[in-house]
Formats: sequence, C-alpha cells, structure tokens
Amino acid sequence: MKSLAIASWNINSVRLRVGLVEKFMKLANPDIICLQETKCIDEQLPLENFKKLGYKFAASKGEKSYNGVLTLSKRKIVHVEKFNFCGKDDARHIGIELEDGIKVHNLYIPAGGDVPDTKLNSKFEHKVSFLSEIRDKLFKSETKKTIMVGDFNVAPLPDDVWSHKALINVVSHTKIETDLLSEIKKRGKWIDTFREINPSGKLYSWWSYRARDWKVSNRGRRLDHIWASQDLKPNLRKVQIFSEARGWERPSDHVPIQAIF
DNA sequence: ATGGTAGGTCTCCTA
Repeated sequence: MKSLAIASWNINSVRLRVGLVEKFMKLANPDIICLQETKCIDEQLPLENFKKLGYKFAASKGEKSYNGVLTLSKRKIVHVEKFNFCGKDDARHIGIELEDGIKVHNLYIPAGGDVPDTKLNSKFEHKVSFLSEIRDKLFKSETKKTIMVGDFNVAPLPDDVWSHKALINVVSHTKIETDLLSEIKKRGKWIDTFREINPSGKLYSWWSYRARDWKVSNRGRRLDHIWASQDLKPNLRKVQIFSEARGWERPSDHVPIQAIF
C-alpha cells in the first residue's frame, strides 16, 4: 500500500478559517483532509486556495449555515457517494473512493443537544437514530479498505473525557451513545486508530469555547476519530492530535487529527 | 449548580 496520510477537522466555518486550513496543510501535509461544519453551500467553498497547495480534488456536500462536509484530496477521486440519514437531506456524510480502491467516509454526527433523553429532546433522538442508521444501513457488516473519519460527537472511553464521573450523564459520553458507537465498531470490525497506538491516556480533540482558558482547565473530550477497517491495521504507522491548533488565532473548538498508513 | 463563547440566515438558531 502506498503511504497515505489522512486528516480530519471540524473547522466550524471553512470560509472564516480558510487560513487555518492552509496553515495545517503546510504543517501536516496530509494526502486527504476531511472537514466538517463547513457551514456554506458548495458554490461558496474556497477551493482555489486549496488547489494552490496541491489539493486538486474535492468532494463536498454543503448546506447554508449548518453542517457541511468537504473532503479535499491530492490523489484522484474516482467515485463519490452521499448518504442521507434519518430521512433528512442535511450535509453530514460524503464518501470517496481513490484509484487504489481505498474508500474514505467523512462524517459529521449530530451533536445531540443538552438533555440525554430521546423522549424529551428531539436532537438527542436524532443522534441516536443517526448512529443506529450507521450501524444498520451504512456499515451493516465488516468493511474492507475503508477509512471512516469525522466529528462523531461521542467520546467513547473514560480516558476520552477530562472526567468520566462528571460527564457520564452529559451528551457525548452517555452509555446509550458509547454503546451505540461500540456496536458500530464491533459490527464493522473497525479499528480506532488512535487507541490502537495509545490504548490509554487522556488526550482530547475538542475544548469548549466557554472555558476561560481551555489549556489551563483542560476540560476536553476526544470527539473526533479516524477508524480503519481491520485489513488496514498492519499498515497503520502513526496517529497525531494537533492540540496546538486550539491555541491558533480565532480557532475552531476542534483540533485536527491525522493518521498515517 | 451555574453559566460561560462562537458562527451564521444574526436579537435566534446551531454547536
């Protein structure tokens, strides 16, 4: 397998942060970068900026103001797939295929609102249904030559949050969500690339904008993930979380992550 | 236990 560096980043408005994406591209030089929460329609994407840095290929599903996924690639994209969840046409998935048959799914899973109860909170109900559809419709059995990345909005393990005890009833870390994620993982025989290399240790990819000082309080969560199909496991070389990006000027609340195969 | 910030369709919705 030819070396492949793949990154994922919830950018929280790609138009506002095009400069930060360029900065990250120069720093990490991924072959493919999957962005979430681009927050604009396809026609408004600053694709020319990315082309200048070698990202000649792009696949996107945009939406005005909300959501939006964009996959940028230095390698030729030969096939694009857009999947809708929960009967909605919101922009939360785009899948691509490269010339060597590797597939990359870029996902933005709903955040789920504040109250972790499907009866009281329709946003949480949406998140639970969305995760169930990933399990039952998108990846209903073991996959091959596939990488699934994005903002999953779920911190699966106790070490994926600053306090397991404090967050056990907080949306993103409840048992209903972590159970669903582990069912998806089990059914598809997925590898969580980060935990493959770091089985334990508290490291995060998201820090709230609301903290006085994100670095001092360090109340983060690992919400962003790069999962690989079982057959790619022997090719995994390195996984990085670019925490320093949280301290860049006008940052996203998420930082980029990258896996190298 | 509370409230805090940020982006876009901008005094209201989302995260």
